[in-house]
Amino acid sequence: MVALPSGLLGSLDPTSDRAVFRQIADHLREAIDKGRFAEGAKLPSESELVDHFGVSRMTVRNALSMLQSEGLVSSEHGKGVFVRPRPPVRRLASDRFARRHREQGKSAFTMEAEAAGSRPEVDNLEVKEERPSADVSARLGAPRRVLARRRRYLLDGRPVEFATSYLPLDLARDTPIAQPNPGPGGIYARLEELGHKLDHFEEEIRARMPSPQEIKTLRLASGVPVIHLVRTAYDTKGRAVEVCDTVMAADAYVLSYQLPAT
Amino acid sequence: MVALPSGLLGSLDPTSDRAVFRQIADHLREAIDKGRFAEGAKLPSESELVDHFGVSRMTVRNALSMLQSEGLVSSEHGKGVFVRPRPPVRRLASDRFARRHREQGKSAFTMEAEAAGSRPEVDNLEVKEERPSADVSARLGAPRRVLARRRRYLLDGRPVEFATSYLPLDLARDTPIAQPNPGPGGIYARLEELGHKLDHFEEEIRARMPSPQEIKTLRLASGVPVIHLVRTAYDTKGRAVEVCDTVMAADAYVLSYQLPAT
DNA sequence: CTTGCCCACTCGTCTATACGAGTATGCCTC
DNA sequence: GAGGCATACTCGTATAGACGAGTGGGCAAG
Repeated sequence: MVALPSGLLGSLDPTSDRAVFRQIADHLREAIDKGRFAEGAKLPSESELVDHFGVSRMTVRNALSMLQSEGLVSSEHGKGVFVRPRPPVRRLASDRFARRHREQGKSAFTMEAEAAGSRPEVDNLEVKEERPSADVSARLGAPRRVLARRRRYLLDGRPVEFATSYLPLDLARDTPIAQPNPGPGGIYARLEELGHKLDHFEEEIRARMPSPQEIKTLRLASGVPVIHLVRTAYDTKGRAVEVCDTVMAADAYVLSYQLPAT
Repeated sequence: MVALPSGLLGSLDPTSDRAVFRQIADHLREAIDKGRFAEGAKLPSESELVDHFGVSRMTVRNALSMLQSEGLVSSEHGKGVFVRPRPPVRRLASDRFARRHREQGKSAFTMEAEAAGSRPEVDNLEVKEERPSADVSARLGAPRRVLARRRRYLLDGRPVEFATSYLPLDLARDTPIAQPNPGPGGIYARLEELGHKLDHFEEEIRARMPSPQEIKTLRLASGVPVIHLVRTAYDTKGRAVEVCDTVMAADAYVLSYQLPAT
């Protein structure tokens, strides 16, 4: 075991009343912020840190778990602890539902991803009828049953979001919307063909920590929150024709909106 | 020490290959989800859990720290571990910058909070000139110096967001905008009086875990992400006249937007 | 040269123990 | 009754040790 280069990490201040594991986390955090550990670089191993700071292993692990829950580092069993690389983000523009984007053969997600140089995938197709949850029911005007379309989106093999669209069953039954692949332009194009000309969308955004199920589905590293977006689509008659419930890996997205000043 | 009511929490499955602390976390999570512990209720103490599950204290603490980083519970030194109450959320409507909301004496934040029955406070006023960061500089068209207005917003004594507005100095110097209190309608009303009629705003939204500094300023419980919102205001000539950088406690906000379908 | 095994190193899990520090309660003193 | 103190509980911090499991490299056998 070779000692760490001195100066790479500072040393503890025994007079400080800040807990030792917090001091260690501070030193590591500072070193990362200052670029002394690059993105993707391996931190000193736990036992190296034990030697360097002269503390027990649990104390080091405590410090590392702080950084992990901050989303700064992630550990890999058998390999080490690494500075978490910031993945490329997908920008959702405020005009992403403009009608002109629907006049293409491919889905908006696929088109946009390819334009950005990524390899898009859509999987986990599930289309079924079900009873709406209280929230969905309220948004859609209390239909007895809804069509639910679930899918998961991946970029370069990495899952970045999963979404469920809910449509009133009376509106979607026996239409291409109830097919696994609704065709070019997606369900919004089909809705308009069915006479539901779209007027506007409402989006509600929350951020929170993922549930264990969401961690699994999106393969989230610890310390990565999710963005929870619920979109309601209204037709020109003012009827809510679709609710789309989306959970996104927060480190993969920047949402962008335009607001009028009037 | 009285034993826990049986049935409140299950027991471990020794044949499972799921780690013990994960099983304990699962049991507690399930009990919380099912409402067996109400919001704000105290969980069994660490030593009660040690007795109940027959494991060491560190294992119990490990389980509890999982729940904490999920944002489900929060611990209070000397008191216990409690189910995190969901605080009332502040909804930001998509028309919140409509001109008609500016024609009042009070700030938008104050008005809206009082309407919702909360007690609003604004503090930490700091107004100073500084050199813009690279990001702010790019958004504002590379001004040499900017006016920065920092403030923190509280609801019922709880900090919920802090924000910094940046304005090109040539535009804001020696105007009411450079005063600690810019007057009724806020800086947007002043900008319009100065001939910068506002046209639209652009908002960029990210979610991430807070830095230690942000945890302190917003008094965040662990397991609460922040929403990072950067708004750029444009006048009718297409000039960016303000950048507002806002960090919000994610558990206190729902953002709401309208998108046109055209 | 290739294959396969072993070993060293990594993090993951768990135990047992100790002391410190914050909180609440009840009792005792004044 | 009011104030203060002792105490028993809470979680926070830290140590030392043990074993398990994933990873990768080097060495030995074929």
